[in-house]
Amino acid sequence: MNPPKRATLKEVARLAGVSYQTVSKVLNGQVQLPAATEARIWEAVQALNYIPNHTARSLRSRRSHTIAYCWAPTATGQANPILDELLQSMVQAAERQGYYLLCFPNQPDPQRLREAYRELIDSGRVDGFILSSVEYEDPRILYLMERRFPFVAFGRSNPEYQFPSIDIDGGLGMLKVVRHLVERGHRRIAALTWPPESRVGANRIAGFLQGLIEAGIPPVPEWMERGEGVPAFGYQATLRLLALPESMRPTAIVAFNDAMALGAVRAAQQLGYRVGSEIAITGFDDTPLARYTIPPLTSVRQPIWEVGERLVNRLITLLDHPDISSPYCELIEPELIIRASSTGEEIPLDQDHPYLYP
Amino acid sequence: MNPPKRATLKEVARLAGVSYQTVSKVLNGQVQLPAATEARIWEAVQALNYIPNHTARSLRSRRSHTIAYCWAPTATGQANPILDELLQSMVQAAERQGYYLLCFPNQPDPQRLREAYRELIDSGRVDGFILSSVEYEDPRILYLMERRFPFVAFGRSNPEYQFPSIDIDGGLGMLKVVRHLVERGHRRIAALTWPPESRVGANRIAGFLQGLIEAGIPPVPEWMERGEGVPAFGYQATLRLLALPESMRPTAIVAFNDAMALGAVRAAQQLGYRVGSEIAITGFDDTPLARYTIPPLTSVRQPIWEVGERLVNRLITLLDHPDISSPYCELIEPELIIRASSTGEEIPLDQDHPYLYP
DNA sequence: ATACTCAATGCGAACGTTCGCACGAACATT
DNA sequence: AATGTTCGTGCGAACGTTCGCATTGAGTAT
Repeated sequence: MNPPKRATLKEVARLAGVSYQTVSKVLNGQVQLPAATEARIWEAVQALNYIPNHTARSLRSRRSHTIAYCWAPTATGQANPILDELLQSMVQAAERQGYYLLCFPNQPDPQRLREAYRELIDSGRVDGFILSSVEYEDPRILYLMERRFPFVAFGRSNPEYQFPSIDIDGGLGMLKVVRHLVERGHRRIAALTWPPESRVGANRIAGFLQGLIEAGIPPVPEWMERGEGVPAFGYQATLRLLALPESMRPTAIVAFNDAMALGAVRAAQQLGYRVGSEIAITGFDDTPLARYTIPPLTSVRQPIWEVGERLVNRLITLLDHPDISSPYCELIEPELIIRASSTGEEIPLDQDHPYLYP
Repeated sequence: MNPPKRATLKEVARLAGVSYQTVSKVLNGQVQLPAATEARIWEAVQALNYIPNHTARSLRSRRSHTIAYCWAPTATGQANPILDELLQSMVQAAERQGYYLLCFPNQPDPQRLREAYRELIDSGRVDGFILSSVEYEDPRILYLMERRFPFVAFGRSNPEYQFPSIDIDGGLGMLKVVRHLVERGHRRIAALTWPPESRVGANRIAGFLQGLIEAGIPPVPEWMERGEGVPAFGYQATLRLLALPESMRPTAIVAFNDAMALGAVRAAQQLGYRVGSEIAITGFDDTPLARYTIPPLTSVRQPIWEVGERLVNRLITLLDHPDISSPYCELIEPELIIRASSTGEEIPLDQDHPYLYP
């Protein structure tokens, strides 16, 4: 159709010989009409190629069918391995229910951040929010709770805050890693982790310690290296760990993400270790590249696709039933992907753990 | 404010003692009022914390101030190094001009794809589109041109299509790579590239060949390996290349992305080559991890941040001036990042090429 | 027959803006 | 003094829906 004129309800109604309000009701399934009438209406809709005007619809119904999402940008020079998958799964899940995702920019300044959220809410542009990279004392959570505006978070925050969230059980992931290493005979296990402010880090550390305790291994403070989650830190920390006197030297290094693990691998190799057999190194995230590194990296895969779907579905449920409150955290179990960096046993590339999601 | 009641134009107007239409005009800068009146209006706006209702605004003005964007999902198991940066830069650039980005799901089926675009357009939800991963005969381009609906593409398509686009000059990137290798004395240069259908591949191949011609090196068909852009292909192809008889064996391998380059590095190392000194291997994309691989990878960095900003700004210009047609392709020059994989000369990590963008 | 329900449709009024024009007053121009 | 011109403001209408009730006519129980 070249003419930019779009059909409206009224034109459909005229063609079908009913009032336009009736057409509206039929399209929204709010009324049951005799088959003949309804058929006429649908024919008219087809004939005119009618598509409801979304703006008018949301003006009147006060529902924008739009979900706001914003994520912290990855520090330059770092890859965000889960962003694409999370975004795709959310966008798809949303579309299946007639929603779209609206992206807005991250705002480091707390003052402006509030303003950004306020504007999005009060302009009526969105029905709810999805938050990611949630931390302690998260101002976004406080603001949305104060405004009683619907949202679902990816990640937990302070335990005393009550809000709907989905999270990956990072502690369980670490526990699986430690169990795996213990099973292979390791007793001196070091960790490359984040500073204690990090909420994600705290959960993972808890799981890590639980794993040690299960195995009756007392934690050693010298074996907890804390820093930024980049290869350079993993590299430096590993040089330090492997410079300890022989009796105090760890035989396994558990990195809290793949980037640190890669740095650790580099350091160990540089010092002449055969990674996998002489020292075990593990990561976390199962970055797509993890299977291709040398040696391939044992890591923990997060079911991101599922997280995205659940976030969206939970939010939409919340929007449809504002009365039902469900301020609990759904935990999802991650998967341990064992490769040569912790075992020394190489698996052929084409037999590496396949990805299950589309 | 606990009561979900938001202030409207009328309430602001009552407080300021003018008609609500006047307030509207002031807010939109469509009229110049005496300072006193205008001040009263702004005070009222402040006092009531007024934020215009976006839906009502776009219903009347027929402008949604929303840009639709959709991207091809990364094949599972592959990282999309540029997604985060592109998205962030577009979202930020859009917000600066009062626009937001609406994400919608990729649709492989061409029938449904048309339908998805049609619905987005005819429901009045968006003002324009940004396309990425553009290919030859791209159905999205054809449809949007047919509908005369505003869009800007990241990437070129058939030369006979006339539409506004931004692209990175991949050919120039390859040319820089080849010049660099030739300068270092290489004459036998192989390429790991995509199948000929790939539009991006074609541009890069052109640059690659131009580089050879410049140096007076005749292209050798056996040195062009075509396959999927994953490490596994780079690995296999490199095994083949290095199994050629000595006189026919390349001394440099130019991979058309970093993933293939990593596979190539692995293969070469496995065959006992010292990558960098005995064989040069280069990538393309400058994946964040490229500086951390062993050896660090020479690659071509794409100015993605700039691309995102230009895409958005160009589209908004188009929306504001529908009369001015500008169906040309803006080319942006990529940057060659030289590291040890092509020179054998390691640079310290902290002196590696910094990222310039926020 | 009368009142009573129910299904099928219609109608007027919002929703909160922007648009286009009109109006009155002040001021400059003939 | 009559006539334009500009400025500041107001007014009614429209944008395309959904909402809530009102209305009609047919069927059913009293």
